[in-house]
Amino acid sequence: MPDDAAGESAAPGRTIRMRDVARAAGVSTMTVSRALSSPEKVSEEVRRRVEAAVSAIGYVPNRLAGNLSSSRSDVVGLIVPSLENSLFSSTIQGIATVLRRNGYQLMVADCGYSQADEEALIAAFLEQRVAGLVLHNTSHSPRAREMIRRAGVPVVENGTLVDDPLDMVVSYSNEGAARAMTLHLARLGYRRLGFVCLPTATNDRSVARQRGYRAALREAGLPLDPALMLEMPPGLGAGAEAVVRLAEEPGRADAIFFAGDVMAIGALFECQRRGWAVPGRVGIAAFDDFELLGHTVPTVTTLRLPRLEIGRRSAQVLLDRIQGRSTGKLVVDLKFEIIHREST
Amino acid sequence: MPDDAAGESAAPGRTIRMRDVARAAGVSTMTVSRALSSPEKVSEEVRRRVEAAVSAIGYVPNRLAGNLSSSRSDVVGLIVPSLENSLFSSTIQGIATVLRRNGYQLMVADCGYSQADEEALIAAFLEQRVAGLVLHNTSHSPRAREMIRRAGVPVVENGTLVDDPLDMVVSYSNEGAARAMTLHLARLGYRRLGFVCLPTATNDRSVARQRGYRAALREAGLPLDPALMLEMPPGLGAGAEAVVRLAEEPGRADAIFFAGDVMAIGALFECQRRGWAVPGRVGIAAFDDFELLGHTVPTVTTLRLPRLEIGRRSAQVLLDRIQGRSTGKLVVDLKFEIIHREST
DNA sequence: TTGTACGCGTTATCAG
DNA sequence: CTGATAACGCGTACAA
Repeated sequence: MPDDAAGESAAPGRTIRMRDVARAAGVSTMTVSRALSSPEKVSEEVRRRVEAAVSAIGYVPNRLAGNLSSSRSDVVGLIVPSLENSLFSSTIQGIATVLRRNGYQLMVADCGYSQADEEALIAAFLEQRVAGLVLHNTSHSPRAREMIRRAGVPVVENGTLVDDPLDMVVSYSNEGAARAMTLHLARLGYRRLGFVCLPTATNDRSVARQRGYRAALREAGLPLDPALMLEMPPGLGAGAEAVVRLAEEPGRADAIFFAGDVMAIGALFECQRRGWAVPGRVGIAAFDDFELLGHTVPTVTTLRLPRLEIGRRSAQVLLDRIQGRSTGKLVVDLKFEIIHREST
Repeated sequence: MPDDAAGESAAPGRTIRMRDVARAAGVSTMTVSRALSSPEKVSEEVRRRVEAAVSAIGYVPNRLAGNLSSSRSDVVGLIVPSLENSLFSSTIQGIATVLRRNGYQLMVADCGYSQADEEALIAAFLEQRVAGLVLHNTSHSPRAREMIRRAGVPVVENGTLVDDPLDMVVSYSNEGAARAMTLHLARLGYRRLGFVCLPTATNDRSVARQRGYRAALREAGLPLDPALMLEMPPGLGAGAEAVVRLAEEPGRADAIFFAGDVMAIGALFECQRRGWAVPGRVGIAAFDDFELLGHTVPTVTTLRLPRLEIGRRSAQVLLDRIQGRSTGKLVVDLKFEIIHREST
């Protein structure tokens, strides 16, 4: 077969189908299909002819057709509250990497902390016939739960460990982490522990963290002072405002645990600006393992959370189910770790 | 038609097809199809019957089948160098939002700054028959270019303004931005301007920024001192190292322009650690508009880049092409802006 | 090892 | 406005 097609310049006009490859290789489409998806079931000779034909005519398989025909799917859907929040980035990265290594693709969307939007997105993904779903949120509208149940798709939730998971869960304990950090601060001798978190109304994680803080105070025998607790919107500015509100008057908080987003960083900068010694005047602890927190002056005590690993494991357990290597509900509790640094 | 199906709890067993809806509504599948995708072409009466049937039996359309049948696609593919880098997050957000508002879904992948990986991902996306592609990188393997050309899919590149775009470009001028900032520093009276960027070998943007720096020095009549130029890997640590190498001995750089990633922040923290006054001992300028840079002490001079807008516009021009509202190559040059702050 | 017949679930086309 | 019929491009199931 003369093959000057290497650098060929066919017009983007007509779609090339499997039958074109079949014709060029002198076999049936079925043989082409096999040569491409299970080369071992085809003779050496034929395999080479098919490969040659494929690259000669520049054939690109149509997975839509393949998936429709086999009633399978090689796409997984992911819904996070926000694509802009860098905290979710490592999880996304972990998921994408593991999926791709296994020949799956990832579809992403953000639901902006809204259950209604999440429901719409779940519907959209089910219409795409995703093989599985990863949801960051752990509370869902009844209709969403119902759609998922009826579709029978495997689901992984990974925002926090939940009591009644839809299906599988891969996460860490937000409550446990908040409790551990609070106890850590108490053990360091702080007595008036401020606590700042994101709005609990729309955020399961915040609720759990607040619960952990409260539990730790009880265990440590410290009083719960509502004046020391704040809910703030995300952002650096909120952190700055919070530290002022909680630590301006002498005799208020002697340390503040910022249980969300980048608030601790905003607070630290505000202290620098005002010349407040950290931890001299007020100790600061954060919740997330931004690389940044290890470089600031002073470096900031925080929790190391398994964000990347959550992504990887989520993808893995999902694939295990999709490919039939596992069944039934599953809860994977990944570890967190306290990183003690200069700010406390 | 008796309809007690509202809260029904069918087993996730059998797939519900359009014909099931058709039967329940007493019409043909074609009418169901029309009632769902162009309701105006169907009688009021029939439309309601179909809608009722759909929600009664819990029908979820199969887009794979629809796309296959109509030879269309409602999925767009996006390839970024890294999903973990928060700089890309706003762009992703912008793309996703505009796409979703128009009924399209987004598939994402990261190619880790490798052309070979990008090529593989492009192939994978073409197999999924994406309706369009958004690529952050602007240099591609010959095979990648060829595949794209033959597939005839619309493509938007958005890493930097390119000379010979594959198709459409939505970006800002990395060269122009670097030039503008360098001139800005010269105008402020700095004379020994250090320049730090990411490795130029694998990064188009870095090359362009370096070009801008050089051009600005010429224009300002300042000598180009190779000892003041550094290429560093991404990260806070690299910034810290760079500032020490360029500004430790008195008489070296009097200001440093960090043209990439978070290096400027790492440098600033290192200065704090060493007690170096910024800008007293050394001025610092950054390239990206991390919110953080407006909150540090001192706040950091930087460029405001239209990351979110790049995402939105990329999606828009792509949709315009996909839906036939435009043809031909297109270059959209979005503006950047210098934010002068305390660090210079 | 290879091929044939049929179906995957939808939409385009054209007739009524 | 509605319906019958034929694709869309491929994989499953079986037969050769």
